[in-house]
Amino acid sequence: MTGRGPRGERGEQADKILAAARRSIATRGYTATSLRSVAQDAGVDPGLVHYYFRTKPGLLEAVMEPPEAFGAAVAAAAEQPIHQRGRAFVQANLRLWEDPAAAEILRAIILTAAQEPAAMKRLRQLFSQLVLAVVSHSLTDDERNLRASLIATQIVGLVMNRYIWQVGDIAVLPADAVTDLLAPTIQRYLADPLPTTLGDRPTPR
Amino acid sequence: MTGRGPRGERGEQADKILAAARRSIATRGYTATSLRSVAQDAGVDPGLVHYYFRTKPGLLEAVMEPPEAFGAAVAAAAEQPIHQRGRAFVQANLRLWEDPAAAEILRAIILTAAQEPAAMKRLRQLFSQLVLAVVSHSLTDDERNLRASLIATQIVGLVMNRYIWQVGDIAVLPADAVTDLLAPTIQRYLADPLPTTLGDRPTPR
DNA sequence: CAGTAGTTTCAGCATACGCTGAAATTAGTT
DNA sequence: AACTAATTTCAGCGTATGCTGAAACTACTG
Repeated sequence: MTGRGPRGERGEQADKILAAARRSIATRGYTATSLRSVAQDAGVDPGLVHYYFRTKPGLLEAVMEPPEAFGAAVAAAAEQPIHQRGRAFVQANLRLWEDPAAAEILRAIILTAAQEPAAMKRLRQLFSQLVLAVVSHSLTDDERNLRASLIATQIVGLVMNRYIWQVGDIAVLPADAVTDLLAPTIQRYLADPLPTTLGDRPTPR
Repeated sequence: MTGRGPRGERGEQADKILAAARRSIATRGYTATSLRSVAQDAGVDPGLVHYYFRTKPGLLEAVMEPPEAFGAAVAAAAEQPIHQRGRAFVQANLRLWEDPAAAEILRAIILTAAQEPAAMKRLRQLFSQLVLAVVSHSLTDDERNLRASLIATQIVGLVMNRYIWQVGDIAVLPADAVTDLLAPTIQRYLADPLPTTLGDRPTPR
């Protein structure tokens, strides 16, 4: 139809490519996503993908780039007074995942993490940014990492079952019910005394 | 070196292929695993892969096939009296994942679940077999699925962080410490009263 | 020892992949 | 209107993929 040369405003094609790539990686996975299919989904010439993102890992990097102030609401939960912080944290995470755009990025990262070091790096970074924050205020230093890890454990399990695999009752319950069910656990991991069975300090790496 | 025709005892080559495929899928992932590379790792002609497993999905199916009495220890935990069943369940799951052979199969399934329906099916089946069992004894019917889902949530989170991603303190703590930390949560999900905030019955699908 | 079923090897087809280089086209500047 | 920089298209390279068909070989049966 139209010939060569630029069209639309600057970065418009790049955005279409990025959106198509995110959708594909978040559903089919990174290795199963071909640049040709991405270009086709975006309605764009395959060469453009290389023009804007150089290589396939370059595309992945862009796909995983969180938008500005990503998860600010989750970080805000960390400011709550400690006795209601657990519940606030669960709520914030649910809201984050209920947003399709954010969920797509997170899904892409999670699906790719086990196979691509770059994705694993992003995942670790998000953990530090989101989970460690909730625990960093008003907690002693030696327990901080352990409590963060415990919280991550419960949140990740929720995410996998509800949003990634969509398995079990937890996947179909309304968000409020999920909050009521999981908030107590998070709160315990956050502030309740930990078992002292195996050495008082949690043997960090 | 050697010519064509059979060698070794029957099924020996098939086993080598299966082992190589399992290792590759459990680390690189299903789509990133090529039949040629599997054959090379197994020290075998690529054609043999098709001879024994027909297609690539066929190979995957075989890779995900759990050995006989897989997770029998986990199912046995379901027989424990209810007040110590939560702890027994955590212990059994840790032991299962501490076994390299079992862990490889489970890892292959988990890494593939989000992308291949066949893997998702296996995952659901393992859930029914392992998680639902622990909850099926001495519990009323309407709470059963919800409690199973909650337990799965916590166990999956543990598995992802400790065995798949190896992230956080939970990944480096000795198994006994992990048991002490998570058993109370599982026990609560198993037998403690659930919050009644949003309708008494958990709105099944 | 002939015959047969099962196993292994090999050559190759059709397709897809990531990526490159250069030409064609556009929009904006002077 | 000439020039320039950025964008889009196109043709194609080298390689890899899943899979097929048939030949070569082994071990066993009669």
